[in-house]
Formats: sequence, C-alpha cells, structure tokens
Amino acid sequence: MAEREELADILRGRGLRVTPQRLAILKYLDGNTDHPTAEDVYAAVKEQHPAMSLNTVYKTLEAFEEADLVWRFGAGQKQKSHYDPNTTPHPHFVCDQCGHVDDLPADCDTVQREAEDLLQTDGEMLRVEICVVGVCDNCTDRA
Amino acid sequence: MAEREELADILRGRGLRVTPQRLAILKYLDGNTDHPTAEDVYAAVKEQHPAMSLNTVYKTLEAFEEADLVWRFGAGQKQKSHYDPNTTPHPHFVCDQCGHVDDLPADCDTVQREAEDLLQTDGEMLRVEICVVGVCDNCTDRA
DNA sequence: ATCCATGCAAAAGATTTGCATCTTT
DNA sequence: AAAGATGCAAATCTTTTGCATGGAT
Repeated sequence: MAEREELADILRGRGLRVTPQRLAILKYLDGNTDHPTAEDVYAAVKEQHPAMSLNTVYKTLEAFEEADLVWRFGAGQKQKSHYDPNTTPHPHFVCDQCGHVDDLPADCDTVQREAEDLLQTDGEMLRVEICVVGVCDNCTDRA
Repeated sequence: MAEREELADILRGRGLRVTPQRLAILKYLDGNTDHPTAEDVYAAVKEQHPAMSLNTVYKTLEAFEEADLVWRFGAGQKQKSHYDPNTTPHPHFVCDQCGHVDDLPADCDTVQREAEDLLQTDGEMLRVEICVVGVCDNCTDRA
C-alpha cells in the first residue's frame, strides 16, 4: 500500500499532473486485482470524493493507460472495458456467464515469444492479451 | 464455397431454421477471414437482400454463436464485436490504431493445454482467446 | 500566466428489447 | 396451428465530445 506522497511521485514520474482525483483513483487501483470497470472505479472512489464525475474517471483512466500505469482490456464479449494496474504480461480468466475476471497464474513467456516471432513480418507488437473464457465455479454450481 | 443446399444443411444440422436471411449471412461468413463486425455483415448482405435489417443480423449472429457456427470476440479495446466462422482455436493480431484483425498462423496448443491445466480448480473452460495487440505495417508506414 | 484537469450536459456508437407481422416447420 | 424469425422503432448501456470553470505548474 503506497503512501500519498509515493502515489504522487508515481504520477509525476510519468509526467502526469497531481490532482486529488487522480490520487484517489490511483490509490484505489494500487494493488487491486479486481479488474474493475470504469463504473466500478467511479463507485469506489466516489465515497471519498462525492463530487467526482464519471467523466473524470474515464479521462483519468485514459491518461493512466497512455502512461502505461494500467492496461485496459475487454473481457469476453461483454462491451465493458476493464482496467488492470498489473502491467506485467499475464492471462485472464473470464466467466462467460457473470463476467467475473480473475488473474491466471500462468506462464505467458511461451506465447509471448511465439507471438514476437510471428510478428516479425506482421507489424510491431505492443502486448499479448490472453483471455481464457469459461464458466466459473460459482456459475457452475448455480446451474 | 458451399452450395445453397449445403448451407441449409449446416443450419438444419445445428437445429436452426432455414431462412433466406440466414442463408445469406451464412454464405457471406463461409470461408470469410475478414473478422467482420455486425455492421460489416449487414452492409455486405444488404446488397442482395435490401430489406434485411441490422437487427436480424444481430439476432442471426447470436443464434450462430450459440450454435457454435461462429465465434464472437472483441478486438482490442474497441467496443465492437467481430465474428469469426473459423471456430478452430487460433490467435488474432489486432492493430491498436486501425482496429484491423488478422489471423495468426500460430500454434495455440501450448497455451491451450496450459490453460486447461490451470483451470482444473478454477472452473470449466470454454475457449482461449489470444489477441496479439500491435501496430500493423500499414499504420507503421503512415507514422 | 499558461496549460491542463474537472464537471456537466449532450452526443455518439453498438447492441438489446418490445412488439406486430410474416415464415418455417 | 404453433413456434420461431423478421423488421421497425425505441430503449439501453458504455464511452466520447464540447464547453465553461477551476486548479496545477
């Protein structure tokens, strides 16, 4: 759990201005493994910052994404974006029914390397998103 | 390129009713490697079937998806769904700038197996979506 | 003082839903 | 005849844009 001043330094280090809103969003995201949507972030952060607007959350997450502080990804075929402060390559498990996202403790190096090899002729690689779609235990039990 | 009667048989075989609209959409999708969006399908099919509605395209694609005739996936962070009649596990390359989707001739077996192993405790696996995000040659040249 | 972030409202884009009417089976 | 598909319109949901104000550098 980073201190307020540490969080501010993270922002400064990426060339981002420091504002209370950004600090609050970064604090919520720091170490978070819930893969929240923009709406999730909004709901969580609004408790401390009632004046926060959803739009600011979107703008801030966009800035964070460009600064590589978070990764944005679409989970399954659902049309919501999720945000992940863990920018180390790792696969996700997405439940097809409830949309819940989990990290998978898998080794991505093989795929990562394979993809790099393949792309020598196909363009420049930015990242590999691996999304294992299935049905989570909760939803299996409920069926 | 399958004949009209073959296409009808494919539909019947999956328990789907045969209609001119479904035949047209299936025909367009058959062997298609363009990863079209619903809008793309609509535009293409409308030439022969001017009365076709976008809604029917959505409904039909949904039915096809449930019948495992196509896979639906979100490309990158764009909020559009793409449809792929190739339901054999294979990775996609998505251009971060223009959104263009290509198939990658990669071997997915390793990831596939890895994912299966991992999920023994985490739920039931349906499919693995591998999406290599990057910048395609076109967009690289343009920069 | 300048540049950028914020908040509000409206807009845009993709997909879904409700419903009446036709088609398949 | 019954069940399901189609087309149209309206609704929904997520995300983006425009613009005036306020805050950070």
